[in-house]
Amino acid sequence: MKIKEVSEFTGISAHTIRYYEKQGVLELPKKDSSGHRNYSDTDVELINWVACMKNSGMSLRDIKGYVTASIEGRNEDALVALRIHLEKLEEQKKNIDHYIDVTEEKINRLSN
Amino acid sequence: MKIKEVSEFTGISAHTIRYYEKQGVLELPKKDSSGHRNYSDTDVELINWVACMKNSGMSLRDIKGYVTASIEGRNEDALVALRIHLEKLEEQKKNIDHYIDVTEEKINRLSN
DNA sequence: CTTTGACTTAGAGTATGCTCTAAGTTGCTA
DNA sequence: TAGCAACTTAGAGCATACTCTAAGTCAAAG
Repeated sequence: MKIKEVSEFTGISAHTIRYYEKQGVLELPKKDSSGHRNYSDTDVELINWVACMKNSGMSLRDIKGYVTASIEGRNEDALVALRIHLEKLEEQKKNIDHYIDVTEEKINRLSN
Repeated sequence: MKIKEVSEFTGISAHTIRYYEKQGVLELPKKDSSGHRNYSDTDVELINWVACMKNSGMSLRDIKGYVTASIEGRNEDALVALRIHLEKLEEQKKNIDHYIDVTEEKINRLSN
């Protein structure tokens, strides 16, 4: 896949994919004969998962940690990164539930 | 209350409170004889609610919209801002639930 | 009366995460 | 083979939300 196709498939712009590669969040894929990026299915799968982590609020720093651990075969480290993120998500959920309550209360108070 | 007390009470730094005032998110409070900010109980209550909205992910732009409507007595507009925010919170909650599922799945797949 | 510390302002600097530009190369299509 | 779209790079610019600095004022404590 070329970068534009990956961009369409994953919802991350080509600019942003290159930016992630520059930041070390993603590895540079193989290049074709004319020097253009050529992404394998495995590459695309990883980028898709990166998109998911990004959308769920994981910082690029943490995503980079996860990706690097994955690539280097440090599965336990990759798992730890995911578990930490899961905890953060659950914390976020608790907070949001709280803020929903508080906001509803405020709305009710103002409605009367 | 002086700015430092407000800062301690609301958890927003004095720097940030001044920044909010500069940005028009908050109104400048009355100043005492030596030109120092002097916050009334009503001011502090509002700043506390701003802190709550900020922590729940509302943008400064939207908080400003809410605060301005409140101050100008446009109660219906203030309510609309809160209702929109509530919808966003509920959307966020849905997303987070989804990402919790996906992340748990990924963890389980990697654990085997 | 001087020192200490909190206050004031304008404005610069930082962190995160993009987003775009410029200048140039390459590859398909008519 | 000319033209156009997509690719390449380095690097600049932008949005959000702070966070800090410099230079100065002011008031209470020792």
